[in-house]
Amino acid sequence: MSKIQSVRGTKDIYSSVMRSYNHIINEARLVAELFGYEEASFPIFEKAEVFSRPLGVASDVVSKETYTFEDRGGEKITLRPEGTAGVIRSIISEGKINDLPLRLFYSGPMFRYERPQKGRLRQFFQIGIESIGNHGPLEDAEVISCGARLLKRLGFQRDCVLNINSLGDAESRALYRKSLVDYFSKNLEKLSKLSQSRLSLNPLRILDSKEPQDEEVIFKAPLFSSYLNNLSIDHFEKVKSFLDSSGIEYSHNEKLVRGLDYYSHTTFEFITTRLGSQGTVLGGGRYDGLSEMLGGPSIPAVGFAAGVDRLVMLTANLEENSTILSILPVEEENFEYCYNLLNIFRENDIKCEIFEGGNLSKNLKKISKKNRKLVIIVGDEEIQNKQVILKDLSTGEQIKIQETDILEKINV
RNA sequence: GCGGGUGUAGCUCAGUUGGUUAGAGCGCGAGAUUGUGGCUCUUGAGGUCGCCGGUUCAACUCCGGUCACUCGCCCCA
Repeated sequence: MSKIQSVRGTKDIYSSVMRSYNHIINEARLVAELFGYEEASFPIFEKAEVFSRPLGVASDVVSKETYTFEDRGGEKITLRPEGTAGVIRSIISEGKINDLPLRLFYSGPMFRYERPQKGRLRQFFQIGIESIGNHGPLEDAEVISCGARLLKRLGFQRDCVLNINSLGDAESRALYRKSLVDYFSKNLEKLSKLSQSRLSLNPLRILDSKEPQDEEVIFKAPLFSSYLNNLSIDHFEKVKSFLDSSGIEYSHNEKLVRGLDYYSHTTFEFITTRLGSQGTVLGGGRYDGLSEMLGGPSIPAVGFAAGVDRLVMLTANLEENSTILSILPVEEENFEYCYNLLNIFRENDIKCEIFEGGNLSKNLKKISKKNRKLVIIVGDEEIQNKQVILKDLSTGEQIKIQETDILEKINV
């Protein structure tokens, strides 16, 4: 009988790591608000079709990475592998199309049945923003600069580089796709096995191949930029000029393509080298085609998602001194007095805790291990003199304060 | 789903060519300290050596399988 353990690819989060998660989510919320986003929350599971329709049944995400099951009513349910499809489903089913444009921020767990790796879990946390209802290039740039602002605020701007690309509109993409398929078909035998199989499924992905064998063929492949129509070129140029005037550095990476069909125009990724092969820390793009794939009207939208777990790995753990005030009776008989004190503190919004049992020495030891900073000690002598001892564990200093002065002397 | 590495105490790790009672440091408990944590000293608890099977007189050690972690591939956050 082995010890019970957590499900593969999930993890438990405590104390300082938990603080890092909260810190990142809180900063993200703040930055999103700075850009006019409102927080919203969406179900972590949806009807399976919400993901299978837009992502395509053949896509990796749906065909092998999805947690799908039938519930007791026979409904096919999928645990969300990403946030965007659910948000658009909500816009359609809640009738929010009448309230557009909307800028929404959300955070929460996502689920993907993948082989776990550093920075890749089966349950992982994302924060994301979706700007829905704006078709102009300004919004693409706004979303990117929101991401840049967040990374800067978290102190990662030196660790991350921004890659951007344009996939053009549907017309440009169809044209390019055709020429790419033609080109790769002619050079089929030079391609790696992997890329050969990608040719029919997702030819754009070949550009992103890491097989050394493909390098030469890819190098000579037709460039997306020469197939963009005027509309698409104009859109992309404007995005870049907005980024320029916001002082955001980027490199145009023509090989940056997305696996999913509903993307159009701008795609981008902030990548770090500090996390090995799972280096994408924040990524997104425009997905004008998604709503129609879900049976809704045509709605333009842009957004990004960032992996909180990956951001946490870039963060030094936040070791804070606890602001919780500990109250310790010296003897059992002093407990009642301390308990009254505790209730008074809580009435006054002072975070506090009390210990019963054990001796003073042991309780002090436990408290100091938890990084508590302040402790109140009360024994017979103090009660007699209408005083309490206030001890600062970080300096070891302690003072006596009068019962009547306690509330004003304590600022936690 | 595919390839490489790893798995010994709560944590980090030793453990000889297979040889009988499996170790260390840190952490944890008790005490030195019957009104004061951190430092020090004494002392104690804690392991079916990831799990299952095989080889052997004998397996933590060798072999096979399996599970988990990890590094790549795929894909993405």
